[in-house]
Amino acid sequence: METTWTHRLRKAGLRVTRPRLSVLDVLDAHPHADADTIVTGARAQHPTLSPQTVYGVLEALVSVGLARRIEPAGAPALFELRVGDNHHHLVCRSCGAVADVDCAVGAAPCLSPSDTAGFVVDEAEVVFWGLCRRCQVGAADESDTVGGTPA
Amino acid sequence: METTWTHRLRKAGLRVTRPRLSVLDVLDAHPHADADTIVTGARAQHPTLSPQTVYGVLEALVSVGLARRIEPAGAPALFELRVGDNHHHLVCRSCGAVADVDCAVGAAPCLSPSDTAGFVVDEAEVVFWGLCRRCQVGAADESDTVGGTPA
DNA sequence: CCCTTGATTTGACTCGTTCAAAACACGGGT
DNA sequence: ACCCGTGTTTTGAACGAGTCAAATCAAGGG
Repeated sequence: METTWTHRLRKAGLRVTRPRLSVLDVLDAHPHADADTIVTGARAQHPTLSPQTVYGVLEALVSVGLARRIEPAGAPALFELRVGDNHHHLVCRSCGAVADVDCAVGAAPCLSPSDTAGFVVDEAEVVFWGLCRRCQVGAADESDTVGGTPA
Repeated sequence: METTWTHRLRKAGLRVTRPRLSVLDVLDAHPHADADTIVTGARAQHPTLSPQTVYGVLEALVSVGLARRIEPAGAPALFELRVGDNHHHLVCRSCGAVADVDCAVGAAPCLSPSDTAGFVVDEAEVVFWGLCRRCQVGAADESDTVGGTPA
């Protein structure tokens, strides 16, 4: 496993370091993790890891295309390793859980606006908002219980 | 004009106050304004207006459905008065300019994911990313000039 | 094994936004 | 027209997520 990451990092022109391997491992286990989750998780392998380092690692991974950053409105940014395919997300309004959705059309942008207003569009980002299975139960009386652990 | 806002506010069960009318006027002139733009603009009519008050007004307007909040990734939240129709947005990666896009299908959610993963979806949010007309010129050499005035 | 350069660390700091308590004023009732 | 209750505004502090900068450290090519 780590060998794979090592190869991918080097192929991307990045040095292979412990923080990077740790972050990649966490991302592998948590497909939609926020920075805090990654810091906590990566400290299992690298206890002295600082949040700033994680931000640095994530920025490096995103900039070379090994990771993708998604920013659902009103929540901290999430990172995922599934890149290259043009897929979208289902986000739970209640607990923030995220699930992947394959895009009908493979390439980005998968949709075209009816009127581009002079813009040159390179990506269509789609977010489906709703309630995940767990939050549908008792969503009526509990009004909102935002803040659960995004898995 | 103000009479219209007065009626709409009252119909929504909100009291008619100067901060609210000022914010509505700014929103009318700047269809996609962020909180800061609104504070600055509203101070033309109400010089002592504080940012916190504007946040309060915006929250009130959004909660009764008179305004809508949009949060493009990596930028402060924007507010618009165009509500009720299910429309989407074009966002310029360079200057942050936003333009409305009519949705092909009128009602929300206008799209359905291929696999809902158990989610009950109530809205499909679509953001088209690209370059606005102004930023297309010289976008090659200037790399990025983010931070312009979103109109 | 050394050296260069990129990566990590440490710490301070910014921005956008939210929270809380006190002062205020909209507008329904009389 | 006035008063009063409750919704609003105000003031001020605080928060979380993320960024910036300088110094230290280590990956890995030579």
